[in-house]
Amino acid sequence: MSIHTPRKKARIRLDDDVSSVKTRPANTLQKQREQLPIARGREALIREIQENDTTILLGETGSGKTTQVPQYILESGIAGKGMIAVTQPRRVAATSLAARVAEEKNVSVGGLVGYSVRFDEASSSDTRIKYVSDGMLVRELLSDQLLSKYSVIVVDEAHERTLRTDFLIANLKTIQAARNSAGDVSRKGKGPASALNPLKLIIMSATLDAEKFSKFYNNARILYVKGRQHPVQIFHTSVSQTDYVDAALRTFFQIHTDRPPGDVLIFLPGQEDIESLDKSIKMYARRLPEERMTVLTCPMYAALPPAQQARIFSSAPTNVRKCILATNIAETSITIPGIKYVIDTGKCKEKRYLSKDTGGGFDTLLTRDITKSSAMQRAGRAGREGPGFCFRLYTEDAFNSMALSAEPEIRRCSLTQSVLQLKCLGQDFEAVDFMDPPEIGSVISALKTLWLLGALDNSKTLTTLGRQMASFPVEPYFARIILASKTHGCTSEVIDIVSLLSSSSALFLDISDQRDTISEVRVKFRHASGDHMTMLNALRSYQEVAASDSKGARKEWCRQHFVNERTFVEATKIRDQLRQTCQRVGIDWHASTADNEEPVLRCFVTGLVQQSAFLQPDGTYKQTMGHSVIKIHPGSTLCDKKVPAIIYDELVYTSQIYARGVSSVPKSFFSNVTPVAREA
DNA sequence: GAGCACTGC
Repeated sequence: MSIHTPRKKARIRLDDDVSSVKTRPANTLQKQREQLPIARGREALIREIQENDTTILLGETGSGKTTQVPQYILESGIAGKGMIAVTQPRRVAATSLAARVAEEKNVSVGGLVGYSVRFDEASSSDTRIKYVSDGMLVRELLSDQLLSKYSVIVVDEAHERTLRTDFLIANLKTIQAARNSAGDVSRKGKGPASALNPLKLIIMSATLDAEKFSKFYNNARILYVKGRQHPVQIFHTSVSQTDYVDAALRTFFQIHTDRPPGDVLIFLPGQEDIESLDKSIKMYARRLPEERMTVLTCPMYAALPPAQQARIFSSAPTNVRKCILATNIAETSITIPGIKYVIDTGKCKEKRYLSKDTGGGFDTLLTRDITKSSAMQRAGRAGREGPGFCFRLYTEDAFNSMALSAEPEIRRCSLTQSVLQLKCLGQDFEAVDFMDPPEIGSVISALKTLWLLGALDNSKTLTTLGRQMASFPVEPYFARIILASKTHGCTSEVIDIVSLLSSSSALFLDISDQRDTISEVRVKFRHASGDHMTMLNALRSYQEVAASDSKGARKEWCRQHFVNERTFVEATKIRDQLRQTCQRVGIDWHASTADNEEPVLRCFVTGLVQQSAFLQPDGTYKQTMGHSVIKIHPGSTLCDKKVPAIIYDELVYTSQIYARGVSSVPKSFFSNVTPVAREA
């Protein structure tokens, strides 16, 4: 069985079968461009885009759609004098695509071809093609409601259905209607209607769900372009497996003993399974006969320190078979070269907000079955460089009963920030025409949070505070904490902590077999009040080292203290951004209360008023707003401590409901925060 | 007694 693609849904095919494309060593970039599957459909594609406002383009991996379509649009003059934006869900994709296309055009990045992502931008007045992260385009939308400098917007990877992509897809439909009907109706308050330039949209997606995008955009045309992918032979198990880690172990050694050389990629749901399988493989590999190929295992997940992540890219010596144990990170975010065999457990972890009316009020992070599109994507990872094999640890029936694709984020994430952003655009979330509407309970809970934070008044109208909150590139509750620091005179400390908390990776590394050493060395940062001030202490120590020592010494200090330097680096960039935003909204970010934690914690209570719990007589903690009994996460400095009241950064249900990022605060801090908090 | 993956002027 080979990977199948739902070809029948496509109305127009843009190329011939990939097998007729000869792969020969290309001596120029132009040759390579011409050999891409999409190149054969260039003229048809240009014609379709010219004739239609919106085009849906289905392109498989390797079709070249993301690099070529923007160039075709530019070369054919479709964009007129305007710019072409291409959105990406990931920052690295945006920057590396811009580099690739600039190279093809023989220009330097930031000229004709540029990019714009958070912390990093390369564009100029010459820029015509701009690769942007989807979050960045959402930010641009907040300051230019018609996105008028773009005449073509390409939404790439639309099938991933990130919250920001869905947000854009909904808004772009309205923007397009407004701009493209400009000749007929004059729009109030926006100047002469004829001044609006029309907007063309291209929605690009992998091969599933195209019909849905088409329906949303008034039955827009669907074009299809085949990918360039080597065949992957897929095997299913004959019976379902109860222990997928054990099944993966046995499958790996079957491959290792029976099949020719080639690296193996195993998809597992999380760090815990990866560590356990890593141990087992190493143990059994030692028992192999001497003359066999040896095994090199490489764990791969986002929380792994960068140095260990880098190991997956170095090629193994001959007679060594590399085995990569990865989470979903290897499904979309990184491409690992040299993979010939994929073992797919069929499992992943998914974060999902469990609303109050279903007994929740917190996030869950649980292992679940993957979707069909995920399974196909995983299998495809074996066919990047040559024919490959995919061993699915589930039956064909199980595959057939999988959901087609993941539920969009809008249906399972907190909507607080998006609701606030839409309020800033003068729109109500419940009134927006989304491709998949959110659950009403989720919208109500976001509105309630915004009201508690003071961003909305009793009539759900945006307040001045709310508008200020939206200007900070952090979660609304963090923004509220920063704004509270103006009153308490500790903006400097608060911004430092919030920067660390909003970094993408955790500051304190957790290496399970070194936990004793780690807690010993970490004692020196420990602050009695809990995790927030402890992080600040660690930051202060790092800053001392960074100020006086070399880069090497800094790295060594981080290694010795088991802290993630990448987090400090990212936090510093976020801090600078937050300082700039403070300046704009009239807050002096220099304000400091030195070592006094009381004002700092008061600010945190203001923003984390919903994220608090009181100690019960039986020694457990119970939410102040909500009815769940929660536990302090074992990684917290306050674990096993009994204090009257705590605030926490997040609540996640895994094996239990754990509060992470916890500080102890006096109960008295909760009075005067909000009317609701007083009741609690 | 222990965290899937992303993003933000």
